Amino acid sequence: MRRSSYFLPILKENPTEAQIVSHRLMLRGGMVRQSAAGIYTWLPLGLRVLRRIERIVREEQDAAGCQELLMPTIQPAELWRESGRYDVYGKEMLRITDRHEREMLFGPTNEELITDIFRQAVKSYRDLPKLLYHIQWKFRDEIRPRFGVMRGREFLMKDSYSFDLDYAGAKRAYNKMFVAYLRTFARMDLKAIPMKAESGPIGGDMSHEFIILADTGETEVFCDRSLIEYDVLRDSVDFDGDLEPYIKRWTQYYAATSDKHDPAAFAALPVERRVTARGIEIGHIFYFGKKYSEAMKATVTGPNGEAVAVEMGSYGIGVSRLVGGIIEANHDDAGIVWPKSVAPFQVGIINLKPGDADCDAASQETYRKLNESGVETFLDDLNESPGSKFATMDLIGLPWQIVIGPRGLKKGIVELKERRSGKREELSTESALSRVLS
RNA sequence: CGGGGCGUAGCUCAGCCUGGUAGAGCACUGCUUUCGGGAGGCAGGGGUCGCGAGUUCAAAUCCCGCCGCCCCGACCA
Repeated sequence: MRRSSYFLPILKENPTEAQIVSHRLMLRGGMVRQSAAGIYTWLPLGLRVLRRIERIVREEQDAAGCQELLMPTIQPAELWRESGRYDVYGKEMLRITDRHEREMLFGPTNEELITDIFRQAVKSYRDLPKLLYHIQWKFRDEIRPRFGVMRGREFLMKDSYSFDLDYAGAKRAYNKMFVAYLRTFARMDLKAIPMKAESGPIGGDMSHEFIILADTGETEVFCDRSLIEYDVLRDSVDFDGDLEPYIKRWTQYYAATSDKHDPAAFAALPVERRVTARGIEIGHIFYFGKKYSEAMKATVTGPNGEAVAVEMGSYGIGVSRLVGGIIEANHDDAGIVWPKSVAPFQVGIINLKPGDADCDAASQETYRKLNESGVETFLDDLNESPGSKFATMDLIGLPWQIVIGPRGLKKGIVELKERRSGKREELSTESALSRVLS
């Protein structure tokens, strides 16, 4: 992509409304624009990141045996009356009346809808288990949206729902999602720590929030340092095999958000292993048993011919929130530092002197070769001052920068800069390309 | 929803207290000199001062109402 034709409205100064770093950088870097409180337009650069995150989430859900479908954003109120949540949900739910005076709502979540789909179609225990997900926009009319896309009213979320005949089955589904989440976040270079979370009226230990540590996090968290020292889960996983070892490994140490914090248990840890920090919740997995299946009569015929309400769980990942969360965890004074797996482009080429025949030719050639090798490349071909172009490239945080200028070309070299380390090397174009491609 | 703050050019803000007919920097347009870490010169364009109603000869400025946005709290992926 050439910058001269790309819709990338960079802001040089910090908008006053943005208080936290990810929000500021997303506005300044031309990723999003606010439309109303907590509601954002995703501009081309931001959308690229959102899509890349979405793709990782999708691949890992698929790998865990979860099947994608797509439910609507607008739901009939009727279903929510069935589950009893229509009145319970309160003002956070955006209610809409259509032209026929039918009560509708913009979905804040999809348990009712998926349960309805499920009960219409699945009648026998032989058809279980089922694990379904979708990635869809949700709306929760938060009293006070803040932190940009991290706490918007409209947000993109992946939510999965499991249906099983019994608790053992539900536990297997829970474990699959637990491990899938470890892998998903690892691919984004995030150190996500599963922490005990509120499990509601069902009780038990089948609720975890996946938290990344960041000073700007909304919640106070407490955990054993061992969890931070762990490597993230990069192994390939057999989701049909025994997942308990993974669960044990990641739940053996103390980790809780302030809601579930047990000061006594925490105090029992050696002082040097106690970590108190701020965290951002990026995922939540939750077993809730028969809460919806009983209320909405989602039953299957069991082995003995009896009607059995199915065991359910739901599993969310805040996809749009992750964009902000990843920035919170990956930035410096100059701007964003994207992990390669979610970067909007892998390489940014800076043509320091557009109009100069040598610079143009070298930039074009490098750009062409990278694109032909399947590397998504951004070429800054604007006729701005060099300093401004360096600053912009640092701001948008592409993993690699290739700086092509007349001074270097005279010596047959370009400059390759790794955004994260800031390390700059002068290399031939060929070596720069092979470094980036390796 | 309680408490606090802000709304003046695309962005950051000054002007408001003490009313006199709108400014700066950056951005933008043209020309030009520059050209390796947010360049310089010259010349331009751009604002019913959030909206409405008042007071006044006169309102960005004072009064009242409304709307929007931000921050703290309670609530939340």
